[in-house]
Amino acid sequence: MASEVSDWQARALGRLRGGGRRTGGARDAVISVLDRHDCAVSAQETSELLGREGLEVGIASVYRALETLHSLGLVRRLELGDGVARFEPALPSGEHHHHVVCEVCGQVTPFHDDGLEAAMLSVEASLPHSVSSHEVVIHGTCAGCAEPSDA
Amino acid sequence: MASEVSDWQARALGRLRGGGRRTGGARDAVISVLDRHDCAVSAQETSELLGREGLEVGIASVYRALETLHSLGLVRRLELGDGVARFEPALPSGEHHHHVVCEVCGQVTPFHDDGLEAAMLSVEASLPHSVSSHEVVIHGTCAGCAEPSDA
DNA sequence: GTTCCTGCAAAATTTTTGCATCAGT
DNA sequence: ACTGATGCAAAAATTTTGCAGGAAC
Repeated sequence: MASEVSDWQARALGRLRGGGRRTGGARDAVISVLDRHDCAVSAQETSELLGREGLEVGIASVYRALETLHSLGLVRRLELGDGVARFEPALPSGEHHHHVVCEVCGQVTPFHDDGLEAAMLSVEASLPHSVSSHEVVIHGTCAGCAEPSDA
Repeated sequence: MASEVSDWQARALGRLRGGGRRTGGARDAVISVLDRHDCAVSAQETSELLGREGLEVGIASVYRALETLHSLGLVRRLELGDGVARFEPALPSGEHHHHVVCEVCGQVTPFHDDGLEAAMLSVEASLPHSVSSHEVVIHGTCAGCAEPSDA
């Protein structure tokens, strides 16, 4: 009873092998991190997280792994407004979420809304483009940061 | 019969003066560029555009002007996926648009959809956040790039 | 053994900051 | 004059690339 997420990891590895690519340490390690943090992880964070578990992976390899995964459609690439690219697994079902970013503490919160997705589909159908993906970012202040700071 | 856009320029200058700020050459020049290109202009592009019209403005001043305008809520700051921050006037009415980016040629096309905005409002109301803005980016291939390249 | 992957270091970009100088009020 | 704005240059941060060595197949 593998969860959809670990399915993702298996699928990613399979797609790599199928493409004649090798699945060395660094690439597997990056996949593993994305698998565990399915929401908006940056390259630097990935490298840092791996370092914490003793897996020192060169930052260049992290960027290359993420680029490869993205070119294969295995990860989504996002920019949430702070000049850093973030990545998260792209599920084969197409299921995905969007993000709310707190302008005060930087906290990133995922959300999903069927009505929003329906509206997006409608808009996308009206465009002359062939649409491959979309992303929505909401900026605001999270509940914690909005509280009066009269501690 | 000023258009809403030139209204923006006047308002921006007014807000700066009102805030005890001075409206020197660089800042005015940046406002002027945003006023004319009301859709997604980067700092580098702004500097380049000004250079073409003989107004050499230091890139640092462009960044500082954009930061100031953003902190005053006079411009929207966007990241469309290529690692570059782009800016556009924020109209007092709150009226705004979103963007479609062609993954082949990089072309940025603005769009607006009332249904989408309604769906966004609905989502935003359901969040525990105090929402200040949102942005939607659609990635795909534009009509021109999708055509068979059998010239 | 061949080919691809990895890591280090250097480079390229974008953005920020320090500081002396200049301009607006 | 005073204070903030500007420009240059240096720094910081993120991302890309070159190249030699190592690992997977």
